[in-house]
Amino acid sequence: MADPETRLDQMVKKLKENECRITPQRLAILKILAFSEGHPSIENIYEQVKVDFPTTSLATVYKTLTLMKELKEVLEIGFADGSNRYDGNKPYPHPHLICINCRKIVDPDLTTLADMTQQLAQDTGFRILNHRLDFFGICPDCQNKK
Amino acid sequence: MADPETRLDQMVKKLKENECRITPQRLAILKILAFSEGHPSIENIYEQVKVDFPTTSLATVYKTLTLMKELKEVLEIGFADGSNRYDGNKPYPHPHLICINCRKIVDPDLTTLADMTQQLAQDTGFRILNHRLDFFGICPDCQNKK
DNA sequence: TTGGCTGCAAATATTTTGCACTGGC
DNA sequence: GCCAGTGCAAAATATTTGCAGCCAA
Repeated sequence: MADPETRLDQMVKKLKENECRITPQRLAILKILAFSEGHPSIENIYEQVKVDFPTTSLATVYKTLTLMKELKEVLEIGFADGSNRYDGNKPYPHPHLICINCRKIVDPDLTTLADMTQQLAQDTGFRILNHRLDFFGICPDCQNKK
Repeated sequence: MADPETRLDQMVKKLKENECRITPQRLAILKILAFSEGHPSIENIYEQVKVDFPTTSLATVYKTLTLMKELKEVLEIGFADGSNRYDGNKPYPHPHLICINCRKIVDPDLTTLADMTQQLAQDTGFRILNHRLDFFGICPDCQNKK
């Protein structure tokens, strides 16, 4: 993973390039995204922003994430049950390993995925633009806690 | 894919085994699931059921799908935007190839995925129980229609 | 200065639930 | 005949939107 400060600068730069304003709320949200190790939820981000800016509304968090998503600086890991998570560190498609017990999300290395994608495109004639790969299971920590 | 009639029998049998009633509405929904080539949406199923049973409510469709999901006879392909799809033919995790233009969903063969999963479990210590793999792109038909 | 951004509230969309009635077994 | 299942409507949930006021550029 890149240095969080560097990552933050990248995101701010992207905003400026697109003539978007750097408001205190936005900066706070970007900081949370850049510095968070895990993959925070909307509520999670909302709670964190309110520490520094107590009047911040949930709508602003939604709007900012939608914006960063459009600028391809945040990856949305959407779940049908509404428990979406956000990744500001690696804003491009990559596999996730998700613990169904503690909800931790890890980014594993899977070098064979690129080959698999190319092979699939060749076999089916699809032009593949994006993908989503999630593995669900129990992490080592939760296995031991039994 | 198995014969639709056989698949329907399997699903009915599973209901009986679990002491669930075979109502006309349920049977109609199961038929749609067993015979549909694609991966129908809730609304799609709802519209189809109403042809034979016009008074059927959307809630019943939801309840039936939830039940079949619990009995592991239907796979729910959940999307965060609420456009869920259902697969009654292959009710176990498998990759999907999704056209973002016409929303068609195809089931490709990816034999290497099983190896990948096992390798991942070995590398990370996770006990992997489930997975979800979607590729998004443009299908050959939609590429030609331009 | 000014128009994009915020924050509140209301609107929207989707799925779930309560409950009286119905009908499969 | 019993009680799971149905259908309606209301509730619960999650996200989006309208708009008046504010502030970053």
